[in-house]
Amino acid sequence: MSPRRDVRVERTAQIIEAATRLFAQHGIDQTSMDMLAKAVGMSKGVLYWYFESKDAIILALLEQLFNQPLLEVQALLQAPESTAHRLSQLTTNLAAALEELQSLVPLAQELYALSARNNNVQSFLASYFQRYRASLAELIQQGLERGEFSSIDPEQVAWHLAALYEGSTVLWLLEPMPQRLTEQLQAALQLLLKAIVAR
Amino acid sequence: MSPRRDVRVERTAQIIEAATRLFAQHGIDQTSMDMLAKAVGMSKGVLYWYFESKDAIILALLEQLFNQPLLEVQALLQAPESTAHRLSQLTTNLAAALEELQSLVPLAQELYALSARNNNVQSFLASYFQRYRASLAELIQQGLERGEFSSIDPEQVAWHLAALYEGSTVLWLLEPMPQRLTEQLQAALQLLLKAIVAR
Amino acid sequence: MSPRRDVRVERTAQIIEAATRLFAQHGIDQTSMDMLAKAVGMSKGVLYWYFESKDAIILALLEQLFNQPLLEVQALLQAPESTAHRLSQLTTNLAAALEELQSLVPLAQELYALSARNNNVQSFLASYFQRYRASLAELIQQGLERGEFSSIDPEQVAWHLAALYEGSTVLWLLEPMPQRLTEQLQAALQLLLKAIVAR
Amino acid sequence: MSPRRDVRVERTAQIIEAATRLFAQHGIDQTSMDMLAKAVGMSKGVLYWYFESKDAIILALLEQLFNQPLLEVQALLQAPESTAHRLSQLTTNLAAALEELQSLVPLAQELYALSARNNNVQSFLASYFQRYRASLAELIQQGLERGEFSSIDPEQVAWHLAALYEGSTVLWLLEPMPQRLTEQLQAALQLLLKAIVAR
DNA sequence: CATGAATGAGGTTTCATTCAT
DNA sequence: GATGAATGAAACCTCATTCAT
Repeated sequence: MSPRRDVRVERTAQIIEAATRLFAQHGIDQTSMDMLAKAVGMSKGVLYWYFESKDAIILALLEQLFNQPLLEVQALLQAPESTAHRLSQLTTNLAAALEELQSLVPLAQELYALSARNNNVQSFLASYFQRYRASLAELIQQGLERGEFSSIDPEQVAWHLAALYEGSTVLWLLEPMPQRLTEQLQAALQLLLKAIVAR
Repeated sequence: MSPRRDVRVERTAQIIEAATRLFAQHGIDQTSMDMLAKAVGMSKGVLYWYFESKDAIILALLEQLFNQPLLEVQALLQAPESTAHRLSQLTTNLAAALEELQSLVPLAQELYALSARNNNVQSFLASYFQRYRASLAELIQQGLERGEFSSIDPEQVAWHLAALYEGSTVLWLLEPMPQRLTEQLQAALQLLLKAIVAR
Repeated sequence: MSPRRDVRVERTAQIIEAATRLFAQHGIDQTSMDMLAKAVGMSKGVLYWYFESKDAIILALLEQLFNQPLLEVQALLQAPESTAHRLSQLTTNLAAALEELQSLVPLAQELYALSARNNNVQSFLASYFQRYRASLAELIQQGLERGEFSSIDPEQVAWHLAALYEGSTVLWLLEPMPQRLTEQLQAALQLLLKAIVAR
Repeated sequence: MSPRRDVRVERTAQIIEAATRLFAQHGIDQTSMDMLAKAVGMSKGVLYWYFESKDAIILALLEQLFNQPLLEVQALLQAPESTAHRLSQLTTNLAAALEELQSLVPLAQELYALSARNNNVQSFLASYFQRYRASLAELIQQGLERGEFSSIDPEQVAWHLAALYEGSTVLWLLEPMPQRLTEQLQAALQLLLKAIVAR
């Protein structure tokens, strides 16, 4: 209601945005609050006005970072195209996102590693992956119901897809193959479809 | 027989072993050289007698850690069983290893993240994955030559498998599903085999 | 008037002052940042708030330390007395300064030694000595123009004087001769003057 | 008598030689016993077999380093040439030595600085300079007795010369003027001679 | 005589966080 | 609301010296 609230929202966003950039570039531990303050053009004290701690910033960033892919799958659930086509679209989108946001991949890996020691991170990510797989399963389920796919376990295939996507991110991080990612991922998807489409 | 046993090999192993344990438990950055020294039961200086820096320890650990899975695939190349069977065996072994060495998974993730900022780590891991995929491709190629598989690109399938394996460790790290990992992975493999076996 | 006095200038001065004292007493390398912090009565972190590194402190100290003698010669350039008299005054001042600031002599020597390995120190000192000799040369030149001195090369005599001054600090450091320094230096100057005054 | 003695002498010399080189290049404090051991191709323990401590090495080096110039002046005392000529020779030799042993200059400065905190170094250097000045004074005295110089205090002139020499070393360290040192020093000497030669 | 493994105090520097202004 | 000065623990690493072999 008060204009103050706008300032808060804006500032918070600025901080998260800068943190994402710096964490991705230098690593979380190697990014100091000083660096972050300088990057957002505010004083160090301000960071603590908007966030309780560095951990709180990490958590906020986490939520923002992992929101997008989830929304994307969920949007596809409403799309009219065939399931196979929608899965293909999802794959293309993933490849495009990886290529565009290359620098975020190590940040994601770091957050995965962090999850082993930080309960907040752990439960956020666990919940994220559950929802992601659930949405994928729903998509597969649609394919089953429409007769596109035959006798398979949607949850199992969803797990398979999710693993494939996560794994390809790792491979991509360690062996960036310019332009070949889409190709590779699409080939993988086709193989999977070949196994599940109703004959 | 020699009056002074070669203490070098022994100490190096002790240090790597302790480092692996501590890094996995607390994270690499959160494990100080002091902690490590205490864990090995020696003075801090000794770490620097055997390793040039913390980085050198990380690197040595890296090599040891990633040696095992590589050897395993390469061993399977010589095994007499059918290719499908050998792939299944590989999958079972992976699941078993993940369950046994749970605590090493976050360490691996952290190393992946580190690769973005540490050239030594990056090139080691890049080389590792290349060799791993190459061995997998060779295995698939054997399947093709023996007529077990039909018209597929071995390198592509190898990439698919590698991605699947990497992705499943991530999913496993974030959602440990007691006892269900083998099941899930085997199901995924069967799906893949269904798509590639010669009819 | 302003509610928060500019503490920056004050702190910087305190730190330099303490550093000068401790470096002179214990040597630069033997003075730890801990000792320095304790001497300034602040935490160690504060040193790094005001200076980037120990090197930066050394450099700031260097500038302050060598500023004084330079100003002194330059002031003499404006003085009305005869050149011989002004050189005598300079000599007396030098002797007095040496006796008063005895403890700074080893610090100066250490900085000279440091110049061989530290480019910042090297270029500062090189520039200092150039300016010092140039000012001395200007003074001699005045003597020439006023007919006090006869056919000599001002730059050469300036170099001679500078060497004499530097050398006498070394001799003084190693054989402190209470009260005899002024005498000795004046005698040396008179010898020099005897050689250059117009007959 | 025993051949062992030769080994000792040889080893000691090797160590001092390497220490001189390393101390000159990296500074005394920045040269570790490890570096020294590596440079002489011996184990670290050997250094402690031949020298009690790092300080003892510094002291032995000091004696060797400052022996040469002293011998040189003393040799000149016996030479048949005119005193003026012999002083000129001394000056030329100094310039040549400085140019040849450039790297030893910072080491000398560091030892001067060290003298303020190390009594052994202090008394060695004090004694050295006393003997050096005494020899110079004897040379001047010869000039007086032979009627070359007129009514001057030999000790005072010796101090003047010693200061000039030391000072020129400092100026040379900070502003290396290729090829011009001899010139500059000879000019300075001529000025001095002009003031003291009997007319 | 000689080695090289071991010690452990101490070096410089970083950094999340607090708080007076 | 906002600043930036201040803290102090802890990080990695070095090094003179000792001593069992």
